[in-house]
Amino acid sequence: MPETARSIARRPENRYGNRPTMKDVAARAGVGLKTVSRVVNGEPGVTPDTERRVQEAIDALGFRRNDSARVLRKGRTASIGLVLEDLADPFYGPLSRAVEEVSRAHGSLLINGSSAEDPDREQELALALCARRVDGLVIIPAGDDHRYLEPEIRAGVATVFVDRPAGGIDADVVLSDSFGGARDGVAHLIAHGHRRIGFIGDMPRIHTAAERLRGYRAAMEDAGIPVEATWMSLGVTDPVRVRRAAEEMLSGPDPVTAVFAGNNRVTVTVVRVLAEHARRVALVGFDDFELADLLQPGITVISQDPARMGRTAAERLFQQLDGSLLAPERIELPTRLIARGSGELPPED
Amino acid sequence: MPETARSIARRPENRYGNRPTMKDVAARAGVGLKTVSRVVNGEPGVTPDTERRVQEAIDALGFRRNDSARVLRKGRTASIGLVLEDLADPFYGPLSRAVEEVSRAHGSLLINGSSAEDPDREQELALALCARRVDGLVIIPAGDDHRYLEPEIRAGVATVFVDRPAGGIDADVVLSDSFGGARDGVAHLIAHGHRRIGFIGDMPRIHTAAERLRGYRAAMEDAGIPVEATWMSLGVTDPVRVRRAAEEMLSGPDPVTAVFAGNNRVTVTVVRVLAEHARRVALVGFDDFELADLLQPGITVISQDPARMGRTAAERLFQQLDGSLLAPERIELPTRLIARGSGELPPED
DNA sequence: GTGAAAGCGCTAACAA
DNA sequence: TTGTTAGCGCTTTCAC
Repeated sequence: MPETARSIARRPENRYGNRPTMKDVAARAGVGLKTVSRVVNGEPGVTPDTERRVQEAIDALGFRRNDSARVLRKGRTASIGLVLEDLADPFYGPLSRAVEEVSRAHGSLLINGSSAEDPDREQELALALCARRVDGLVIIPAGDDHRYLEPEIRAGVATVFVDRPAGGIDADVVLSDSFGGARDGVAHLIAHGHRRIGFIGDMPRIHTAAERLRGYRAAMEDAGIPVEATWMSLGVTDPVRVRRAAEEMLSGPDPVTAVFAGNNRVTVTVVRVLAEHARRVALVGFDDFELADLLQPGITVISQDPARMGRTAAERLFQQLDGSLLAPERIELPTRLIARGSGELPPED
Repeated sequence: MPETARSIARRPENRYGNRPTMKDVAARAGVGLKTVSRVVNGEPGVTPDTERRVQEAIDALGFRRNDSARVLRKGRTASIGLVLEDLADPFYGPLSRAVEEVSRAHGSLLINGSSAEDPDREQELALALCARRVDGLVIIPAGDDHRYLEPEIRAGVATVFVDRPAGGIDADVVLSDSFGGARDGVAHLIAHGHRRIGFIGDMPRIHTAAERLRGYRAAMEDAGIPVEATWMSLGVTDPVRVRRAAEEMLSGPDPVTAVFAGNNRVTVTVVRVLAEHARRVALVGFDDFELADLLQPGITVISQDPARMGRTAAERLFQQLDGSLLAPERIELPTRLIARGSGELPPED
């Protein structure tokens, strides 16, 4: 079919910027299309002289291979997706960075997005990434039903969950020992003489929140301490909500003498509330955070290793892509109690 | 062995992602290819009955549109790239998140990567994103020569720089008033009686570091204070280097009585050093950080607004893509001094 | 060593 | 309302 001015003008690339293609390079270098492809991809079977001519044409035209087209042909996109809760949360910075480093080491790009703790948005994002044909997906789940991913996994999308397990499907998951960590933290408070201990955590539908609450209950039960309903508060980690929860526990007829904070967002807000408070209240927080050691007192935490979680998950993902993995596995990373002062304060009534 | 989505994916015929296409859906539904396309894209001109049949075939086959192919045809990828220094740095969390939100509002996905402050890696990453045909690029530059982007920009890739200007090309840039902020911060220390003031900053080739140093010098000059060479230390923000720099300034025959820290990485390390130090030393840091108000004393900072920077840059990017922008512009956002105690300490010899 | 032709999965243009 | 055809820019195959 003859090229008309109209057909040329209608071409999409002429609306958004006209880039040279291999065909253009080939025409300019006076060689065939495939020869250009060989040069661009460093394939053998091109004489140095031809190669030089092609390279000159590439430079002159400012050609850059269109990886979208390449992907379409090759099947693999050399990119993976990361769905997390909030890029701005300091917990996810090191985690993303670790995923990125592993991805880079495998020649992949990382596409990522935040679910904002909204299950619908998580699904929308994950499926958009699948439509882009990412090779794999690392997901920090917001929702608890991931059956929507079943066709994708069946179609070959490698998938690893981090921090919280998948719901409704059998998939790899890398998580911290939330139950054990919380139990240890609360036991630590009990060992320092506390009996009236509060727990402030994230929404109960979030796995880590539920597990940490379970750890709290277990520690209390182990010590034979009956738990009052008013000592537990689960909900969004929004400062306003957490502040109110903390203030309620600290006031009233039978106030708590210690608080266990379910994650770093909660801890930070509780630290603020306690700073305004006359009575000294002990505090242990799940997850470490910068400067925790420099506060007065230093904040005792159950530390987890987000970078290691990210690295482990990403490595597992690429193992899946290598085809070297069989059954989905649950990998639980240990936590560590770091005593800094706030968790060792005695009860004060 | 039970059949799981994973085991199905591992079957030879599925190894390379054997996914159903529109053609498969069309065959199953007994309609033409274009009709499937219409249904998938919600285009009009399909009877409810046909639509239902197509939808059934889609669900039965687990079809998901291949956006790579779509992109190839349409020209726009509906994705933008973000090249930053380190995803794990708390300064970039809110910035990335803001870029992501704007991107999402425009129906785009965000692909991002860290340059690790390495100019070669920045270039490699930016060009890889161009090869993926991202529609636009938000770059926090590590290098100071961006002429490598010239062919890309000419080819229509929208580009906005953040935090530091581009080198060698004329491009939009969104930055904080580093010079003015640093000058204000140092003037604040001078106003509180300090004369021997140290400056610890990032590598001098980084624009913000150079500007902040310039602000420091300007404030000192305005006050008629000659600056000693030993009061200034520029280099990597690695804690070891910063710690040594701080310790040197604080010891010696003529130690500084105040320190201006060039960014949040530096500030945090200086806070640690000062905490171990007997003598009270005043401190002002560029860039705010979480819990700065809860330290003893609270840390006085020059605060900038990373989320606003990200938002501004991303909005500008999409304006470029709308074709509604003319000349590249330099947008400088104001900084704000937040006094919290550390910057108001009097000199102590 | 080199290149022509087919086709990856989709959308645009046009025909029926 | 629906279907057919021709590409998007690249890689694969196979012939020269």
